[in-house]
Amino acid sequence: MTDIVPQLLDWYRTEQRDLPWRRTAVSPWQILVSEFMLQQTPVARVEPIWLAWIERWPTPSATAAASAADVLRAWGKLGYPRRAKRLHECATVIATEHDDVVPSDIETLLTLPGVGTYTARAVACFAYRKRVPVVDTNVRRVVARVVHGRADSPSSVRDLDDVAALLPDSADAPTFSVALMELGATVCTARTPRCGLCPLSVCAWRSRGYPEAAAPVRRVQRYAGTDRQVRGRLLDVLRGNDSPVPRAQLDMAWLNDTAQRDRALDSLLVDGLVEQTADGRFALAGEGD
DNA sequence: ATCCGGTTCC
DNA sequence: GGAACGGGAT
Repeated sequence: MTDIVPQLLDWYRTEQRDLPWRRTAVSPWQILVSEFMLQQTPVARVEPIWLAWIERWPTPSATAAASAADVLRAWGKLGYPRRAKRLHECATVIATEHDDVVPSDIETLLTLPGVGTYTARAVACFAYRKRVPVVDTNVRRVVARVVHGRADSPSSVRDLDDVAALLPDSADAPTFSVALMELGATVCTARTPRCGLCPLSVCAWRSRGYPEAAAPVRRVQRYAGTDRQVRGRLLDVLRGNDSPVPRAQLDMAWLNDTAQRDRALDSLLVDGLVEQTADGRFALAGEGD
């Protein structure tokens, strides 16, 4: 089983994707930005936005100096715009409380807005080369298959221990972690794994004949027709206007269900993504800053 | 346990 | 049409 390390490292050396945030000379802050954008979002959609973003706002203080509205516009249709707001807040905290330097220890990283278990470990590992386990959805699936012989596994803290047990006791640990993610992203995929391309000589899932997932019961999260789609439509209107828009203009973005539209707008106000002016019009939060 | 975007691919 | 995508906050 210890052969996993050289097999995976050799494979990664030749098969890794050339992703811009993996190149040298990318700062910890820029890596942090990539991790925010990559939360629940495919690489292909993040890449162009990340490139433009770090050129425009290369540091935490530069990001903090921008208005929340401009940050939301630059985020565009990447999705989950609360991430953009948290990234802006995160930049402010780092600029004002950490001397414009991204913290390197997990405990401090976890105190930052929008930084959870995965992102804190990813920054410590990929930006600061620390030997800490990093578990995302890809790693969880790879470990479930290779180590436990199951098609997938529910999120659990045990995954961290599983990965910690696999990590090489050397400077290669961060590379091993990114290689594990890469394998899950490109070979050991969720729907149609390409096991013929797998570099690992031993896999418990393969040994057991690729058993199906036990109980898929997981509730499907749809999108069409949900409040999330309505929020997206409303934000899209505000992103396209530099000055506040009247309520009637927002109303046109969703005519099917007025109650749902009101609920969506209210939730955007609660989330601090949208603000109402004194005269009753609406704008992206921080439009005037 | 649910909510939170938007797109692509099977 | 559904599932998947380098999660986080409540």
